[in-house]
Amino acid sequence: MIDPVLLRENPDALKLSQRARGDAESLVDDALAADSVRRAAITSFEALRAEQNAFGKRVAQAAPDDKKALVAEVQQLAAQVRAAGVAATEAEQAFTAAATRIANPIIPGVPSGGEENFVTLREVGEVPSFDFEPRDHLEIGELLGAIDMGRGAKVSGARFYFLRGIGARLELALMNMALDRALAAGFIPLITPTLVKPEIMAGTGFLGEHADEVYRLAEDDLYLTGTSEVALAGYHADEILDLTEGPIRYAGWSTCYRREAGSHGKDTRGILRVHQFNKLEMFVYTTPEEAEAEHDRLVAWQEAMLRSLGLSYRVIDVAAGDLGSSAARKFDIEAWVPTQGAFRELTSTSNCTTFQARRLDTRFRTESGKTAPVATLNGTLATTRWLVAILETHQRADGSVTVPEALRPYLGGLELLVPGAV
RNA sequence: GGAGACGUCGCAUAGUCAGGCCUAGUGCACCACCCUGCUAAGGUGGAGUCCUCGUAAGGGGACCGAGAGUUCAAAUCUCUCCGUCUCCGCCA
Repeated sequence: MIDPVLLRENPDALKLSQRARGDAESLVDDALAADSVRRAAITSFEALRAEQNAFGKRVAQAAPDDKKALVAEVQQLAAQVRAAGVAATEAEQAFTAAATRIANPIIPGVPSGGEENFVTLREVGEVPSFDFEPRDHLEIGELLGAIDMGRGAKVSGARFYFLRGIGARLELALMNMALDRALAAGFIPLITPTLVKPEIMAGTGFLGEHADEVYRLAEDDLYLTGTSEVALAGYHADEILDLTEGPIRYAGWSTCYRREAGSHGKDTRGILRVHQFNKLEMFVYTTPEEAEAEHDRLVAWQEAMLRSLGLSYRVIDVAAGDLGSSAARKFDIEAWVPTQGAFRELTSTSNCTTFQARRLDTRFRTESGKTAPVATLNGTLATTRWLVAILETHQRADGSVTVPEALRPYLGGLELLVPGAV
């Protein structure tokens, strides 16, 4: 939800953002109109209600003989109050509907345009080269007995898989390494529910343009989350947080579920694009003033992970049109996948400023003692998908894979993954 | 799954049976000031959230788990839902 004060006082700023995103500027004018209708409706309801309240006191104090006449007199007023109340509620809903259609205003500097208009901020690490024909992650995974797509399909269908043996261990090692780093940085670990209520799903913005990406359990009116961000954002819904000690940082560990509707035929091989995976997600509640600096910190933690794993990557500033409605800025880190000859997204970190918090009603107390919406940020610290880049980058001619040093402590010191081993 | 009890301003509670004197009382905690040289001291006052009118001072409205209803009037009556607790049943 956008800031209604910003809407009223600086609608042009919102229009500028809408243009950069490729969204309709007219939505801003619609919301402005709905806002003035809403406020007029509230004012007239309140005036009538005040009148009725005053009358009610007279009725209460009146002599029994006079009550009948007085009650008869207010009946018409009561009907007016009722009608005005309905009108106010409707105007309120109309405004919310109009305001909800406007996306979070982008942060100045975010590139305009669509998906292809991203800006590369930096490329880090040397793109790996091989003196043999590199195998793709699935081929390696099968040689190692680590990834089993066939049985995944047998049990659950396309885009499902088993991680077996060293594959299962590798994922746990990666998650634990990420968790240790998060702990060192002061994050509170949180294992989150993966089924959430509709209002939480809606509050985090995933029922908007991504609605068809989400699994829904109609029988129970619950949604399977595609990221623990949903539960982490909902965690402090309707609360007033104490941010005087600094940002509140959570590391959420959960399985993630995605329908991948509309991506048929895309990335069908291996575990690059799957219906279910695990993820360690960073989620931060902080003040609006601190949000941009925190965003940079989240990227720094992500980059440190990727560097430790010996991956080659680039950091991109995602273009406005590709942001999603809640994010005011998003940095993606894409790792080099040798057999694709391309950078593929491994992490994503969004600064949602106060947009998400306003919908979920999460606030903090400012120095003046007033309450104000917090800023929320989120970013990936590790996911199953990273195995793709790790396996491919560190493979050797014989099909074995060198374990990055930083990961070895989490695999009992194992240095090399060898085909045929269990 | 069945039966019952409960959900009140940060915490703890009163108020609900008999709707209007509840702009929700009290205790603790909190903030300011006063008093007092000390370890659960006393006094006075203040204090919630959201919306709205107003340049401001200052008004008005809403909120007693959520929603709907009855009524001139709902914390209080009715219904639905959610949550918590107790007992029974079932259970990987």
